[in-house]
Amino acid sequence: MRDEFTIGQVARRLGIRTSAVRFYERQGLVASERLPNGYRVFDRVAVDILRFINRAKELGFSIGEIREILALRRGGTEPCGCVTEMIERNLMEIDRRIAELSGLRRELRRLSKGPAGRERVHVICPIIESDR
Amino acid sequence: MRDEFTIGQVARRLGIRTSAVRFYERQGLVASERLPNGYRVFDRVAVDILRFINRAKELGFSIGEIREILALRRGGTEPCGCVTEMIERNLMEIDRRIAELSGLRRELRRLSKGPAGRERVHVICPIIESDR
DNA sequence: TTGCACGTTGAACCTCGGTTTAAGGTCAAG
DNA sequence: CTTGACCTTAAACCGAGGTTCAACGTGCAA
Repeated sequence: MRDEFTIGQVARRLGIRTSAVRFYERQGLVASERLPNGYRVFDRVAVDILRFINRAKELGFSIGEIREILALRRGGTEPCGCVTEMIERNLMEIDRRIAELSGLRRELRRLSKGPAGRERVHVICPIIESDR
Repeated sequence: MRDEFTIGQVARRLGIRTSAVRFYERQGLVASERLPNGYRVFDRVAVDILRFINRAKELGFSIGEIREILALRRGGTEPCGCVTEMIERNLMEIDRRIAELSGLRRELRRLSKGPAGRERVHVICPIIESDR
């Protein structure tokens, strides 16, 4: 197992596009060396970082948050404190969105059961304009 | 109560921006007449349609869906059949998103309780890379 | 040598639902 | 006559996370 990879090898390995890898590099999340011909070379650390980026994205972290975490790590700090804070923030946001969607869901469910009220003054569509 | 309104009057009345009203017009959702000086005039029907757009947006309908509903109505069809179908589609989508968010929530909650597994081989951050 | 897969770049494009900006025309009041 | 509130338009912009494109260089095999 070598520890130098081209961008295509890295991308295939991690199941992402080369364009995404270049994008993460432009965003300052990951770095690469260059071969004499200009091609990027990624070492094991870079591959680990890319894997980490993937996992963090799955968990709903934004590019900005990931950058923060990686910056801490580069500074030698274990990023855990910052990460638990981010997780709490993200959890609150998720709860807010779930609540919003649930409200919407209730409302749509009620509407799809058919117009129940009388005296509706619908102009366009009796379902959507049925009484709140 | 007159039944001719300028764009500013309509917007104030409905609590939206004039730019939104122009946007809906460009999108073919609502129509207006013009005064000799080029100003738009909206009648009661137009105001009803704009009110309808607002309500449908609250319910999560997209511009495209709203356009479809309004097109049916212009064709003389009561849009209810189409609308209940859209509602069912939207409900399924909402359920999918709620499920997704709930999974994420569970995962984040577990992570924020602190790393529980032993033998973790974290490289970047022990929390995010803790065992799935 | 020609073909093919791979690599490079900057810049433009995508979604979505509007908002903002620039550069102007209209109209009543003071 | 000027001020201010209102109206018009086309076109650019927003955020997020990339993707796509055009035009080009590289490296290996038949």
